[in-house]
Amino acid sequence: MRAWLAYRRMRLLLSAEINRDLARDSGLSEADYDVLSNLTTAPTTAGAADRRRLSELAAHMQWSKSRLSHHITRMEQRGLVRREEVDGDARGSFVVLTAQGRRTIERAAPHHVHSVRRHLIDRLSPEQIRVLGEIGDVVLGPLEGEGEGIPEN
Amino acid sequence: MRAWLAYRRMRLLLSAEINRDLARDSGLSEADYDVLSNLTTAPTTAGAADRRRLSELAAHMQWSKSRLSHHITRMEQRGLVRREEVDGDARGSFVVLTAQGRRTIERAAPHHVHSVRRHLIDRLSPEQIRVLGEIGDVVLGPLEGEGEGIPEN
DNA sequence: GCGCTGTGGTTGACATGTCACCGATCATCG
DNA sequence: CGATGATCGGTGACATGTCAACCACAGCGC
Repeated sequence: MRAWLAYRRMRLLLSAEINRDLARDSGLSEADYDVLSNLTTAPTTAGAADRRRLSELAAHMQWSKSRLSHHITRMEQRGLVRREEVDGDARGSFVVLTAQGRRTIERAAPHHVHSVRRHLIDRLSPEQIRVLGEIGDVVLGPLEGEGEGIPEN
Repeated sequence: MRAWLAYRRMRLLLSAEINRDLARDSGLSEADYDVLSNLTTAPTTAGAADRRRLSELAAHMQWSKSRLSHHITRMEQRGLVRREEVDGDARGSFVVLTAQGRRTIERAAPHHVHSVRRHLIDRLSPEQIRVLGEIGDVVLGPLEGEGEGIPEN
């Protein structure tokens, strides 16, 4: 249980620190950063980059569709992304990175990486980093498979 | 960065799982559980147990006073805790565990412990558990000292 | 073509958390 | 005593997330 408590406390303080940095440096929340980041990293399959189906993005991020929809609405109002219709399917919509969104994430990334390094990575030994990755994988294995994850909405 | 991503994903899914269990088994949120748990574990210094100053509790949990105040208000309405005046200090107030609160946490604890074991601990080797604890401690060291933590409100 | 079921996405009500600010009380010092 | 500044909590407005219900269209079988 000591490990559990340490983990819990770390989770709380670490994300507070990193979010604070992120907000200060770039005016983004962790959620904003994730969305933008997942848009630039979009699968380069089709020629269409910087865009993703809302559903597909939600599934990839393990967010509920509702959460993503609300969040996209807010980011849209700030000009970071925009919605766009899908050709073959009149129900669906794309989430598309705007020019401003691209600038924002490109400027934010180096700071964020640095922040993560500073608060987490640099404090750990290579061994600890390795094990942390392992732990993540081990714990995730069972969870990702089953219908677990997001109670779809 | 692989470790960071794994950590992030684990954080998301693991807390989703565990909170789901907790809500199903006991009708509590993680926050509720923490508050109750920190009340039963209250420092046995004075004879007065199951009670804690709001400020002191907030500091101990690394929550802002505002957050705790709001949350206590909600828990008070559900009969889990109650506020009580402090003798020497007309500003302050105690948060006190009610009988119902005590029953609730006592029933919830075994399930919760089991849930944490099932989703996390049992999946890790003793070595991994040890390192996880270490990581928590190493990362927390620097953060806890400085005025960091909670931007007091 | 037409109805049925499933999917993609949105919406509104509500729970939770943050932030900034207030109001009261306390402690201290001249 | 009385002013001053810190401390204890609470409050209201707002950001974010969840949940349940919903609409519009798609896909399929007949």
